[in-house]
Amino acid sequence: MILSKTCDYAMRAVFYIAAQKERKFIPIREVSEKLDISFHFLTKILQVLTRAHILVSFKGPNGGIALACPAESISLSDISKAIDGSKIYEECILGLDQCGDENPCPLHNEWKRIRDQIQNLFDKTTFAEVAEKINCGEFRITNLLKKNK
Amino acid sequence: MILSKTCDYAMRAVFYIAAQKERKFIPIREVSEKLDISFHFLTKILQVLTRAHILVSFKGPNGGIALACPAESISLSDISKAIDGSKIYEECILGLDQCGDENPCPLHNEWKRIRDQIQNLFDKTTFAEVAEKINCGEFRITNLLKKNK
DNA sequence: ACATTTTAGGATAAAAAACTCTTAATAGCG
DNA sequence: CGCTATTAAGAGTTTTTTATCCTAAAATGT
Ligand code: FES
Ligand code: FES
Repeated sequence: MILSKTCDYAMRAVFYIAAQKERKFIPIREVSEKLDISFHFLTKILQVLTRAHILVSFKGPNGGIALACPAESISLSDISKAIDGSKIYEECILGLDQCGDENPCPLHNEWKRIRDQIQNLFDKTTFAEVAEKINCGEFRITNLLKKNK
Repeated sequence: MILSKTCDYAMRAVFYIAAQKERKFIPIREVSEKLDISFHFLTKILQVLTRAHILVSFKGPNGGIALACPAESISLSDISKAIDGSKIYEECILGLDQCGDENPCPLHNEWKRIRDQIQNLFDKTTFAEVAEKINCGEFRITNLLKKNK
């Protein structure tokens, strides 16, 4: 697994929030129910994103969480770095220290190319794009499958 | 981390064994010392590969482990599948069940392309190739770095 | 002021992964 | 045979990840 489960939950939660364009604050409870993620656990995860100023939160009735900036300016890598750190973009595939061109392992060149594509995908994909995909109805962010016609 | 630590150890151990072309059985103790991996832990990991018929083992003096088939016919994915299973080649990047074209998540198409490259790399790379790379001295399979000139 | 809704945060538990230790089994050798 | 080198097996421990629970704090409406 390239992203931790925690990070997967965070991504999906932010996808959900980003897809609610018009609305202001979305309660975490709603997100947790819609995405079938433990409410308490999700709360903890989203606190991290709030502290990282990716989300803003608001307590009390009509409160909830919302994106701190326009969805166009938040990329997937912002979330992945806030939760899992940058190591996936830097690590040796064999788990060796100090991955780099000076001290390559036998898979370094090949792995670097793939890793760069992952980084590129995460850097360039914004939550605005993902929100659009979700709202068009062709893509899922839960385990529910499309009904058969 | 795309491979578990256990799988990283297994890969490096098999790299080491494959690089000892002429020799027959290599003691696990030697591998563990050269690669700086706990002997007992490595023993356990290599037992799995022995049971999977990727390695053969021989007890007693002059015993050790050796490749069960020529290094040309063992690919990296053989090891990765024996240790971690096939899930990395099938899993949704968001951790959703049933990753597939019928029920894509918003990253499915992009992720599938990258995942296929990983699979292709692991499928096509044999231990013979890696052994050659190691023996030419330009690539490392331990944390030791090249000395500065 | 009070009740309600909601996030914040600490404390703890359960599960999985990583690692250690002990004992057995096997083979070769003197 | 009895000693040693070596893998096999499995129980046991530690660490990390994932998940739950409980109480507090903040905001809002009445
Ligand atoms: S050193 Fe192994 S991937 Fe860079
Ligand atoms: S469904 Fe998410 S990657 Fe395939």
